Amino acid sequence: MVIGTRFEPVHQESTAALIARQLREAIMFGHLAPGSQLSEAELSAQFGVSRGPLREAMQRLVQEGLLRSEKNRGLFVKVLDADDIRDIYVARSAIEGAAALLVLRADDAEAISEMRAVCEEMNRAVKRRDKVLMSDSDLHFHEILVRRSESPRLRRMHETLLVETRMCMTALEDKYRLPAAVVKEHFRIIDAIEQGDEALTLRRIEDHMQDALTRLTAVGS
Amino acid sequence: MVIGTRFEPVHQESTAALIARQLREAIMFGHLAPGSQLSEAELSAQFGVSRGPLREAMQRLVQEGLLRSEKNRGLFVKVLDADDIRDIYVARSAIEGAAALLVLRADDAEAISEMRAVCEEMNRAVKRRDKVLMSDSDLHFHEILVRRSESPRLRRMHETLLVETRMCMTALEDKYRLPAAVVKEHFRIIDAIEQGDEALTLRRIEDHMQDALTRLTAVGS
DNA sequence: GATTGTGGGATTGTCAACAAGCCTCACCCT
DNA sequence: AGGGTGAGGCTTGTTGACAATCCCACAATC
Repeated sequence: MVIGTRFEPVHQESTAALIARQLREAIMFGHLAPGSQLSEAELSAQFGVSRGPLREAMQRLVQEGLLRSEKNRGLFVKVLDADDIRDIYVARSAIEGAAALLVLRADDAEAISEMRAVCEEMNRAVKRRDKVLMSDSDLHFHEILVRRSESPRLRRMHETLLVETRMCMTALEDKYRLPAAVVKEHFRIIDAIEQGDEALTLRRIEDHMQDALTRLTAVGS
Repeated sequence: MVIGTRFEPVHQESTAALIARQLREAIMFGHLAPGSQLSEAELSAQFGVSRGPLREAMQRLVQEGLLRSEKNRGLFVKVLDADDIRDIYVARSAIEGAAALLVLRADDAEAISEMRAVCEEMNRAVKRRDKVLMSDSDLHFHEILVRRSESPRLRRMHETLLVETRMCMTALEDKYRLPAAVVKEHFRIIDAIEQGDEALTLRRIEDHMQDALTRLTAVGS
């Protein structure tokens, strides 16, 4: 049999992966509050599975650093203190800086335009004062940047960092606001990539992260 | 009660964490060959536990990217192809570059001297032609560099990358050799950090990674 | 009255058995 | 001969029950 299209192998997701993903979302949006204990009995009942698969899923999140395990006591949602928030942005700088350089060196016009498109979307959100769409497209921009680097490892590491970033934003509720200037910073990062200026790209990403961090910690105090 | 020393909370490791660590080592040194399937029954017998805790440990390694899960088929040790090896070094450049900048900015003389000490150790290994000690202290240098950045997230992400790096080295057995020039490159990275030259530091780390990559892929072909 | 034992209740940790799915290979039909 | 097919065996997936541990409240003691 000769066919034109390639078939991807059927990567059916394991139950643990499925539950882990749902737990991750719940943590991300604060449905599972930071510091709170995860009751195996309760959660397994909610998901309609027994404790076995649930525990497997939770081990994934422990490895990811989203849960903290205390033996014979239970699993707790990680609480992010000021040091953690700083560290998240340090790590994001590292990952996103490297990703940007990869995009830059690949000279991928399509990637550039996709990133611009997301920025335009965020621009519309700003004009409409749609705070939810704003933060969504903010994170989306960073996700696309890393995805376009075509590096599976950068991508995977960044995924967790974005979850933690969202955790911060959720924890601070609407005590902080995303200024319109962020969009401009995104555009300037794209410009730097397009110009092929590596040092400038790195500097702008680092500055962007520093700004975000200042915004978050200023509110927290 | 007032005491002078602070007590760290007792972080007793969970069984899953313990088994995961042992599995990680087994993978690292090729005792579990890349591509091979992990039999739950066999492994649980070896570790003297039932399949429950073992499965939890394996989920951690799946999340870490060291194992590949195929539903209803089993778990397999990830095989690293050429793309993976390239990606490992891309990710390591990102992490170690960022770590080096943190050390640089902290202006931590103690960190510098610890890194130099590890290099001296590697130098001795080179002189003694001790190949095992050479690769050990090679990886040790990079580990210390990241540890000294004081960033838990960089540290955690780097840990997995070093396991994968060791996997590569193990897979290629002694078909490749670690040239003495590597030590010199390490020293030059430290020098750049000490001088406080960020651009130079990044360039030297990236070059060092590129060299290592070339060494590995040249052998593989 | 503060501190130290002690029991109840609840939660996690572990296990062994059961259910479900995949691979192999012999068998049969065309 | 070649390919479908189905039974058997083995592996993973899931479950419910049991054991171990911890927390909390209460009582006993100095």
